[in-house]
Amino acid sequence: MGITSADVARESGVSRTTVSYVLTGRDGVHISEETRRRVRETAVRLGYAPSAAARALRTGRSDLVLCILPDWPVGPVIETLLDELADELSGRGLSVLVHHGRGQRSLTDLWRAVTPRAVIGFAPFAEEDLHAMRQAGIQVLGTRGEEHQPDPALPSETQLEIGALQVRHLAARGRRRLGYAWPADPRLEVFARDRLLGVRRACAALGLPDPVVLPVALDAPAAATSVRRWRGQGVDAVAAYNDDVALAVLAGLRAEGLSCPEDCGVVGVDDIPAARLAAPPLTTVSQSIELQARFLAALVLADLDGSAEKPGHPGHGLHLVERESA
Amino acid sequence: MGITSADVARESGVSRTTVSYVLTGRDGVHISEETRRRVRETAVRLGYAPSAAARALRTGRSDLVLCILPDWPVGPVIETLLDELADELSGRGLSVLVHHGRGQRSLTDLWRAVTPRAVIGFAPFAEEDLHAMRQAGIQVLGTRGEEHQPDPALPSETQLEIGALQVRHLAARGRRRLGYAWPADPRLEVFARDRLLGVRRACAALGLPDPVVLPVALDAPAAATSVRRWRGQGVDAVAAYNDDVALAVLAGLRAEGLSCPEDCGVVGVDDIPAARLAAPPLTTVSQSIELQARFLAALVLADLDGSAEKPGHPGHGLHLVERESA
DNA sequence: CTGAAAGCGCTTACAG
DNA sequence: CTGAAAGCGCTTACAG
Repeated sequence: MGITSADVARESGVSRTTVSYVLTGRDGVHISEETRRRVRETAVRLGYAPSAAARALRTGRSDLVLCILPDWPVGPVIETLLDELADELSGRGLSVLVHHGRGQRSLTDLWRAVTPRAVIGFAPFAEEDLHAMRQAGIQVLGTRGEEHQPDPALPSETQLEIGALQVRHLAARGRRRLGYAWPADPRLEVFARDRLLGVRRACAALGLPDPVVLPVALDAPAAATSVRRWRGQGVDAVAAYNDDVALAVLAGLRAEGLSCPEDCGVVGVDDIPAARLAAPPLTTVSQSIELQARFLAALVLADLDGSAEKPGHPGHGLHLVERESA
Repeated sequence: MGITSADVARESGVSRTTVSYVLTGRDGVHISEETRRRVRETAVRLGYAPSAAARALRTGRSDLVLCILPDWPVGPVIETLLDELADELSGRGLSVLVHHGRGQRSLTDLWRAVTPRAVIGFAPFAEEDLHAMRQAGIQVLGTRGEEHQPDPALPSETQLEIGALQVRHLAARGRRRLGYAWPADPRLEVFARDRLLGVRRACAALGLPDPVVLPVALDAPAAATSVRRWRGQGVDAVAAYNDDVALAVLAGLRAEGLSCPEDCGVVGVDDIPAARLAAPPLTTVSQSIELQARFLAALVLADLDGSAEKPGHPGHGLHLVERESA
């Protein structure tokens, strides 16, 4: 490499110990302001940056937060979440690193390679990975900030609530017979399952018939086929897995010569940029990403500071953006 | 941590040297097949994973490839590129880690923390960062695979070609007076500048008047304003910075009661999922991401293998997806 | 207030 | 064919 702490020590006329104390900002040891200043100045002048590998080896810790993304297309919402999270944490000297879950390399190799302070999983971990990371003193968090691995069989409260919000809005607009637009991409099933369950439960709670579930591929002809089948069963509104799928339903409606919202209402999820630009503008469920990001960041920082009380969960942060499609 | 190479050595009845030789697969040293088998078996049984920090400290290298994203919303195209890249490289034991460029933490801290094998920048680096990384033996690549830092003042050939493709298509369809839909997000200016330059040059080459450049925000009313001004100047087709902006132009056209493509043609860039679902389906310029990803991966691997000849540049990999909007 | 020394876990010449 | 030993650069009790 280049400059080491020994270089800085020699140039400043002090020991490496002193350099380390000054640069890591340990207040316990008393070092004259004059010495501190000199060491810092020398470090800057030489362009010294401590070797993270050495520091990690010594302390068993780094200043990195590792986010593990799943194997599916995450979309703009997660992207924004990651950006916000990076913002929140960078103020405290932590860097966010993202791993796109593809690739055969095992998770173990990855976290051992990075020695992160915390790992945030956007999909469930294998039980053994989870155990090994905890063992190594790494803080492991789920997307929703759960400290403990949720039972993967248990539905996510947030996903349930998303589906419920779609149904409640549609029902309040007088829609009675609902369709559910299921994503064609099989990797999205994990989330789709929970959202659909939320839709089902809300329908039951409101006395509506069970929704007609149909897969919808992301092109107009395929969507038109689903639309025809829905119409055949008297469906007057569709809750879609997300905005992309909702846009496809809109295109299918158009292809069939049907008008939205008159003939059929449509609600999406995510509020992507294209949603407000659709014809008609798409009504959709939006998640408050800032809220989510701040909560995740607070959780990481609370652990960093060793503070006992964890920040409270901020709630789902969901709200319905009402436009013209429903 | 947990298990170290010393544990594996003791359990296998050999020295740490032997463990290291077996596990890193050095063929130079002759070790009996029997011993190799025993060491490997023990390692697996104990769940041994070498400490990357120690290895990095010792060798000055890791198995990580660091991708530095810029401060702007990257969108689905870059996301796909990263996924593909991760796929290509994971076969060779390299992991791709992505850093979203926000945050005040300096790039120096980051690459020293990760000790990556290679760094791929999706936006230009500062001259001093570039120098320091090279100094540390890190391979530094640009998005287009340039080994050498391109002059930031020089326009990107690919971006120029994107703009040119848009114009050539529009001109071939008989459009004469072009508008350019400039993105409202200032962070996108770096790319927008080059794409616009490509549009300008192509217009000049084809004997068309210079395009009318107008900023377009991502909502219908704002876009409608721009559309009105374009129409006032006789514009009969618009080349948009990307698909999101093109979708906004489409919405603006609708709001003004104009029809597309009859009254005004529109061409986007990226071919996002929403493009084919738009009304009318959006004609757009698509980049061959697989090509790009494979090239980048090949470059990294060539360096890894110390092979002298670099893989040839695969070309822009651009093509026009013709739908109904132009 | 400051320095000498140990040790984090690994790889790799160098001896046997 | 295998082992003892050095050293990567840092932090941190422990002496002075």
